Amino acid sequence: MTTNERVDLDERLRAAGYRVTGPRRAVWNALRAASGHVTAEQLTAQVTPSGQADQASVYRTLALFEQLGLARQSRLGDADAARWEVAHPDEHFHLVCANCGDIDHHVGSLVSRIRDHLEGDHRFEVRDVELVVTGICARCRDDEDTP
Amino acid sequence: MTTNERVDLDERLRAAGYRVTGPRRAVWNALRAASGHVTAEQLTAQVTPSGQADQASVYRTLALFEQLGLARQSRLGDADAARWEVAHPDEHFHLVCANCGDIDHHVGSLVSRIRDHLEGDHRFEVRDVELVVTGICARCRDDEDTP
DNA sequence: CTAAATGCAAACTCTTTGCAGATCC
DNA sequence: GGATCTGCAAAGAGTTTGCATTTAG
Repeated sequence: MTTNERVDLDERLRAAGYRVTGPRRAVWNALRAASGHVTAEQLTAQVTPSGQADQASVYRTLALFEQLGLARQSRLGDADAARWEVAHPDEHFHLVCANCGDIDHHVGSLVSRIRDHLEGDHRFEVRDVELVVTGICARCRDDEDTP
Repeated sequence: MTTNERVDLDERLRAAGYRVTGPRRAVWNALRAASGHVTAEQLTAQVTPSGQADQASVYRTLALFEQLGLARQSRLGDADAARWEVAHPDEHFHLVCANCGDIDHHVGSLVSRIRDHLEGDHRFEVRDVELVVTGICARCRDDEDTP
C-alpha cells in the first residue's frame, strides 16, 4: 500500500511535468501518515530532522500538491496556521471540538445538497464548499454528564 | 439611525464593564459603514489618517467586539488576512466569487438544517457553523457568456 | 548537460505585546 | 485619582523569496 501511494504520486508529478524528488515524497508520506489536518510546521518537524526536506521545500511542495489537487488547505475557525490534508474526492466537512480540539471528518450529503441548492436557485457556479462546524463533540459531552 | 447604533454600542460596552472611548466608536462605525468582510488593515486605513485610532487599537478593539458578540471574524478560503463583519443574529453563510472577489451573504435555512442534523443524529453540540462557498457568481457567469 | 528543485537565510505580512503617557468614570 | 485604554515601536508567528548549489531526467 505504501508502494501504491508512492507510485501514484510519482505518476501524478510526471504527468504534470514535474520532477519526482526526495522532498516531495517525504512530504507526501508525512501528509498521508498524519491523521489529517496537520500544519506545515508539524510536517516540517516530521521531515527536517532526518534531513528529508527543508522548511521552505515543505511550503513549496504543499503549494504544488494543492495546485495538482493532491492536497487541500483550510483555515479552521480562527486558527492562526493553515492546516493540510490529503484531498478527498468525497463530499465531507469538518467538525472541530472546542473542548478537546479534535477535528473530525464528517461525510454526508450536506455538501452536495448545498451545491445543488446554489447551482439551481442562485446560478452560482460552485467550485469549492468549505464547511466548518465548531462545537462540543459527543465524547466531551459524555464526560461532562458523568464526572 | 447612526444615533441608535452608537447608543447601542455604548450600552453594550458599559453593560460589560468596559469604557466608551473614541477608538472603539471609530472602529465600530467603520465596521458598520463597510459592506462587511473587511480586513483589520482596511479598517485601520479608514480610521488612522484622521487620528481616530491606532492600528494596535483596531486589533484590540476587534478582539473585544468579538468577545462581546458584536463582531465576527472569519478566514474565507485560503485568504491571508482575517475578515471582519458585524455579527448577524440570523443564519447566513458566505459566497466568495473566485473571479471578481465579491463576497456575498446568503441567508437561508441551510445553516440551521446543518445544525439540526448534527444535534440530532450525531450528538454534536453545535456552537458555530461557518460555511464558505467559493465559485463564480451569476454576474461573472453572464459576462463570460456574452463577451 | 541543463532546466528544475533544494537549502539556507533573510524578508515579508499579519497580528500581538510592553510600556509610558493619556483618558474615562 | 486611579484603573483602564491608547499610541508607539518593537517583537512574534506563519509564510514567502532570492540566490548559489545540487539534482533529476
